[in-house]
Amino acid sequence: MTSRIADVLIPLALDTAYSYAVPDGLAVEEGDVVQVPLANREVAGVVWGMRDGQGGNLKKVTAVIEAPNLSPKMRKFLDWIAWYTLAPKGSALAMGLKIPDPDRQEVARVGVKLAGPSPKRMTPARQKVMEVAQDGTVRLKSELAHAAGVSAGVVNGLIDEGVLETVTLLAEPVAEMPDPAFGHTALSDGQREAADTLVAAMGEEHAPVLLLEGVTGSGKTEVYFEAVAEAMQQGRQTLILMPEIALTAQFLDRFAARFGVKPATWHSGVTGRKRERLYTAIAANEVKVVAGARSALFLPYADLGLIIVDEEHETAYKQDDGVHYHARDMAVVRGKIENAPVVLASATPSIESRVNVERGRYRHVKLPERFGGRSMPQIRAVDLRKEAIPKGRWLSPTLVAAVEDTVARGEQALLFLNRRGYAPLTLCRSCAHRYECPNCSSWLVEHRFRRSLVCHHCGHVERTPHACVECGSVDSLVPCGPGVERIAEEASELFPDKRCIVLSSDFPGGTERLRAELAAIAAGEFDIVIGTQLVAKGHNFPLMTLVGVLDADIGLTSGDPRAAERTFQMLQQVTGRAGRGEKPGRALVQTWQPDHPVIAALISGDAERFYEEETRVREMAGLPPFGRLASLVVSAAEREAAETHARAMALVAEPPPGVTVLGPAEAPLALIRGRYRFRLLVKTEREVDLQAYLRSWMARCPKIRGNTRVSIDVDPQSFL
DNA sequence: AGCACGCCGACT
DNA sequence: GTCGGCGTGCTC
Repeated sequence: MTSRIADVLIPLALDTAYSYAVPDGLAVEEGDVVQVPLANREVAGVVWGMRDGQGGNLKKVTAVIEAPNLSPKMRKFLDWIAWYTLAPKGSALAMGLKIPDPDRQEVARVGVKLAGPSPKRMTPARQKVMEVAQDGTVRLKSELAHAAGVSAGVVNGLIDEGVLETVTLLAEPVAEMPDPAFGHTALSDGQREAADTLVAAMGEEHAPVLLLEGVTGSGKTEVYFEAVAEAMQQGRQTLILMPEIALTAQFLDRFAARFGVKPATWHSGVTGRKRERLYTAIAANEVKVVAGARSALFLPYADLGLIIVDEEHETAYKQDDGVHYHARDMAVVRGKIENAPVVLASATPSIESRVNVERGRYRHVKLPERFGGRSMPQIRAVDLRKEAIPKGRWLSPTLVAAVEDTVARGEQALLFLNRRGYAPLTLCRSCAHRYECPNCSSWLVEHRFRRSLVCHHCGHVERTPHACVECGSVDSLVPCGPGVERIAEEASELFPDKRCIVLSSDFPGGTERLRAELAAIAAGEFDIVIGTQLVAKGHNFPLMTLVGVLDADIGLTSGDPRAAERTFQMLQQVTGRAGRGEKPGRALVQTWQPDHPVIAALISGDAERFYEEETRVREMAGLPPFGRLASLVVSAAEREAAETHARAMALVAEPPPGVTVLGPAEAPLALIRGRYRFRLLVKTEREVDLQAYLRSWMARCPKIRGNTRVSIDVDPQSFL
């Protein structure tokens, strides 16, 4: 006897869907979320396929869960991701499936309003509440208490006495409907033309990918907002992807200025009931625009009509644990599957996107100038071979004079050094002991504010010792080299009456305080900002007219094949912070190698030439974009680290046909969250077969298979 | 992700 | 002896 069988994919690290018999009378369709027995428990999964067959010895589907059905397009997308990243299908599903928690209580929103009678006993606190409530409108309990400046207890007391009455409120809408016609911003001719190109792309039969390139301050956001408006007019949904850090109040305000309301936002901080409601509302096409971090790519959009990837070159789009993926590239794939145009926006596009433009896969839309006639900052090198800096100082006389000048005019200066902490290396003066990380043999960085030594590689932290741990000498530790904290010390010595602030990712007080301080900087409450990468992105400081780069050469000598590109992008972004307000900006770049291609391109502003040359250099080195590159990340428990490492190295020595291992020959081990990791770079000749090659390769070494994770690092070729 | 199973060292 | 630590493997 045949029966209906459902192949159910369970959101665990399982690569195949499991088969369950469908009981008579239970309506089950492909894409449905169902509850099934697994081992000795019940789990949720998604019906990946339906078929007829002998289901007698199979376990049965328990129930259909009330959750949005996963569309065929969504399932195809998740299948593709699993194949492409070599991750188990179930792991891919886990990224795109949110099961409503049946235990979660709907939090009733209780409103209160004035009922009539005056309180029997009047107190000052009650008086304040009465004054606020006088207008008779309904307010949330907490809002009323807050507006009156009293605690909730006072309001509760008045409710008990019958002075205030409670009203049950409808749930707050998850997101408000943006209005495409709300506020038209005046666009420049260049912006208008670019916006028209994007809008025209929305009507094409085969949705294209467009690279929107425009210097910092050229108004890219306003340009792609026009495409967002078009999608809304067509009744379709838009996803705006951004690096987590860029989901700022500033961006949301700009969106609100154009569309009347803020967009729905999705990131790791959106949790609980809010997350569930947003998820279902997106699946029901009730939310038209989502601005989100990379995880927003896996939401079940009912009718996705446009994807924007803001700051497409950002490395934050790479997910480096679990399923390894690059959200920008996956966005291109999702756009292809949904037939939605994808706009990649950046002031400094990645090499792979440039190559895709060159090869005709992506279209190039360029915004040549800054908006409102503002000019790009003037950039000058300070040649450290010619200009002496006093011992123990890091700011050159030229830069010091420029800062002095700038702050004297009431403008702001940014001192950029991409190195957290006080000093990158600590030595003992007596015995020359170097403080190294016990786990991964990198130097421990002194953090003076926190009074500790920190490993920036694995996160190991120890108290800064008073006496040398090696020879016992007291007060013998010498900090070597500068970090931002040390620069802050120097700045406050040089400019004692100026207000300085240090910004780095280990900013005390977390994101909340960081946001507040960024706003304070924009409002002019500081004169000198000392910061790492963090300040290079996303924030607009209208009063900032000088950017000093303290050591432009950091990163240029590392072994990373993308070091030059990354450094160039970072320096271009950070120098672009200058002169975004009324007054023109300038940048001074301290360097030991003013003739290095990265520095020369930065000074001359000739990005095109730099990228051409960089592409050629890579081609000669056999690196992408002209091959397919994968980065094998292998992780193992401590006990097996040595053996796993040895086996992986044996694989490296004997790659299958078509695969080239670029190295390193001896991959260094790093301890991250209790597991040893190392990375290998692998390239294949052919365009499509990388996954097949790697799977067969790993299969030859079963011992490390379970511990091996493979991420595809760069791939400019295979999507279209 | 859970959970069982099996292998090792330290105890009521 | 056996309790419990973790590392490994399985779940239709």
